[in-house]
Amino acid sequence: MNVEKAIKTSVEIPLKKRTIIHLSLVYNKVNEQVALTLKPFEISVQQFNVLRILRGQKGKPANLSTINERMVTKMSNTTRLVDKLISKKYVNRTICKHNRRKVEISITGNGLDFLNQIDGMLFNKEEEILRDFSNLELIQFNTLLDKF
Amino acid sequence: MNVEKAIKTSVEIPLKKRTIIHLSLVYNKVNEQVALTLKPFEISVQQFNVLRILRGQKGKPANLSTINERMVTKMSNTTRLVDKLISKKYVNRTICKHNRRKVEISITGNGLDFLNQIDGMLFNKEEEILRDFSNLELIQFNTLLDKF
DNA sequence: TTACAATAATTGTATATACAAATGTATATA
DNA sequence: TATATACATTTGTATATACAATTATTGTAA
Repeated sequence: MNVEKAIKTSVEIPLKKRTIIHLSLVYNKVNEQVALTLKPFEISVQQFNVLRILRGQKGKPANLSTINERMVTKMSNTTRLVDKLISKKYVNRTICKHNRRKVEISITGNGLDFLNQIDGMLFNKEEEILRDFSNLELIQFNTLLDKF
Repeated sequence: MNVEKAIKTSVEIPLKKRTIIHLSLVYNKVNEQVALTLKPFEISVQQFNVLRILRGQKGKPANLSTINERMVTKMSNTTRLVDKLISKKYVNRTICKHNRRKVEISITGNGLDFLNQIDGMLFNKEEEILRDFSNLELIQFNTLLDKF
């Protein structure tokens, strides 16, 4: 993913500006590939991430605010995201009986099966996206990302 | 930007999956900061990028398809993005007289002044975003991004 | 115990984006 | 010169997202 080629420019971009643009280009490319992998399953990356969070709860239901905290891309409207997942029968929503302001969201058996179906495809896609990285390079890359 | 802290998990994430998540987290953080910098100017990152592309044309107008090619985040609807910029008087749109299918979009003096106003603020923000990187690390990071 | 503030989620609304279909123009071919 | 095909952009429509306002509930201090 060469910056100058990607945005078709011949002018020299200052290193810091170039870095920000480079990051955006790479993210967009990766995100597009992930989204395309999920597309046949008719689910968005956001919805998929919520399902993964709920699976991580190991049966324990999660509040909306908990989901929000754990989301990779924070969204301003998790309610409607959960609505979508409910209509697909992947999650349940009930009112928390200890604090009726809260809701408890949990993944259904249906939702778990669905995730299991996707796991393999996504694993392969992630391997493909990162095929040119050695293990050491991945560690280096993560170390540099920590600096943000 | 620590992954586990950011998504509040204690479970170990496989390195490749962690890398993809890490990239997304960092991009979202950077994008949010850039968007916040542009917000007082009432312009989106996308609109700003189109203006920058047009400035790069050095007076020569650009077609819609040229803009699309050079955009960092490809959009499915550049027409409406340009509509916004026209209504703000930052760009002009005329029909290309050699090929009437094409349109020619150019930045106005108004648009150039506006960009100049933003440049400094954005420069400072980019410096801030990357303050923990040495020059060598920036080069390393860009080299790793090239592997995607 | 009442009044007020804080919390958790939902709803309304405006805007943004994705995707497909449509429009208008130019080019190629029979 | 008709007709088909390709090209460049625009429009329609459904969905997604951002942000503010609202609703409902709980905690707390007077």
